[in-house]
Amino acid sequence: MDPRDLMSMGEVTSRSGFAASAIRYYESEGLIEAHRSSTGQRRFERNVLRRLGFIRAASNVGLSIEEIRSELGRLPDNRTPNKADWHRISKHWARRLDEQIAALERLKQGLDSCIGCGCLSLRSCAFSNPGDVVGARGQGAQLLPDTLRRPHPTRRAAPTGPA
Amino acid sequence: MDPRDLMSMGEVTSRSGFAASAIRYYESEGLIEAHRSSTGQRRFERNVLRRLGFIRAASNVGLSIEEIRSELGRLPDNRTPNKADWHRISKHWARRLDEQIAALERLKQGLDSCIGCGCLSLRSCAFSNPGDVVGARGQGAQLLPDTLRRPHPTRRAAPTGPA
DNA sequence: GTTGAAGTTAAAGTGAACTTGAGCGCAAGG
DNA sequence: CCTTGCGCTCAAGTTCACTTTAACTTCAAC
Repeated sequence: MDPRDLMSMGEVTSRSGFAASAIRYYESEGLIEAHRSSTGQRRFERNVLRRLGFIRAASNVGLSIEEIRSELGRLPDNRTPNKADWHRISKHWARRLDEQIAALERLKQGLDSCIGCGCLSLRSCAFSNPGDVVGARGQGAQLLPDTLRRPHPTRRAAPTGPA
Repeated sequence: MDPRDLMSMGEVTSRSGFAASAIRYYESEGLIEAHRSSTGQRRFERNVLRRLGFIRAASNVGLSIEEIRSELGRLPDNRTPNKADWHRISKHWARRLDEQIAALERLKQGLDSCIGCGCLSLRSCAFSNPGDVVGARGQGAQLLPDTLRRPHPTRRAAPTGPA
C-alpha cells in the first residue's frame, strides 16, 4: 500500500462529512481502521469512505453502533469487499424498514379509532394503554417496536410500575 | 373539590402504569398538577389520568416533553377539557405519522435503487449522502425527518465538518 | 406501639453517540 | 524562524427522559 494512496484526517472529514471526533470514535469502536504516519497521525485507506457511507446509511435506518459493528464484521477481511458483499449485508434493511412502516400504520390506525373518538381512556384505549400494566402482558402486537420508540436509554423494558 | 375525589400517588401509578418517579418528573416539568395533603403528600385530581394517557400516546408518536408541554398548554384551563379539546390537540398526529411513514418509504426506495446497485458512493448516493456537505444544503426532500433520525442529543444540526 | 409499606426531597446516575476542552506536537508556507 | 492550523490524547461534558439512591417522614394495619 503506497503511502501516496492514504488519506489524511482532513481529507476524510471533508469527503465523508463526518467530524474528526466521530471518525476517531468509530475507529475506537472498531468500525474503521487507520494506519499511522511516522509521527503518529492517522492515515486512512480509501475504503474507509465506503465504510463511512455504510455507517451513515445504517445509522439512518436506525441501527446502533453495536449492530453496525456486527454487520461490518461480516465483510470479507482477506479481500476488498465488492458490490455483492455490500449488497448482502444491507439486504435485510428493507425488512426492518417494512416493520417500522407497519408499526407506524398500526399506530395511525389506533389514532384514528381511539383519539378520533376522543376517549384516550387508560382502561380501554390500546393507544395510550401501557400494555403491560392494564392489558395482558406481551399479548397482541406492540403498537411500536423498540426501534421506533423514542429510545429512552434507561427505560429498557416497559415500566413495571411500583413493585 | 372534595378531598375524597383526590387520588394518592399509589393509585395514580397503578392506574396509569407510570412509575412514581416519572409522575414526579412530569409534575416538575409542568405537564401535570398535584395538590398536597396537610402532611405534604401529593393528591391528584382524576383528570391527571387522562393527561397521562395523552402523554403516553404523544410520546409513542415521538413528541418530546417540550412538545407535549406546549400541546397540553393548548387545553382550556378554566374548564374541564372535553372530547373535542383532546381531539383538537391530537389531530395533527396523523399527519406526523404520515410524514414518518413517507420518510421510511423514501428510505426504502433509496435502499432498493442505491444499495441494490451496491454503490453506496458518498458522492452520488443520496442514501448515504450526508446531505449538507456534499449536496446543496437544504435542497430536496430529506430522506429522514429529524423525528425519525436516531436522535443523537449532541448532534443538533447536521455535522458541519471541519470549518 | 410497632412495623412495614408508601411517601417525601435533592442529588446523582444512566446510556448512546458522540463533542468539547485542555494541553500538547508537528507541518507547511511565507 | 515563526506563525497558523491540523492533528494527537485523554478526560470530561452533552442531551433526554427518566431512575436510583440516600436519608428521612407518614400512613395503615395489627
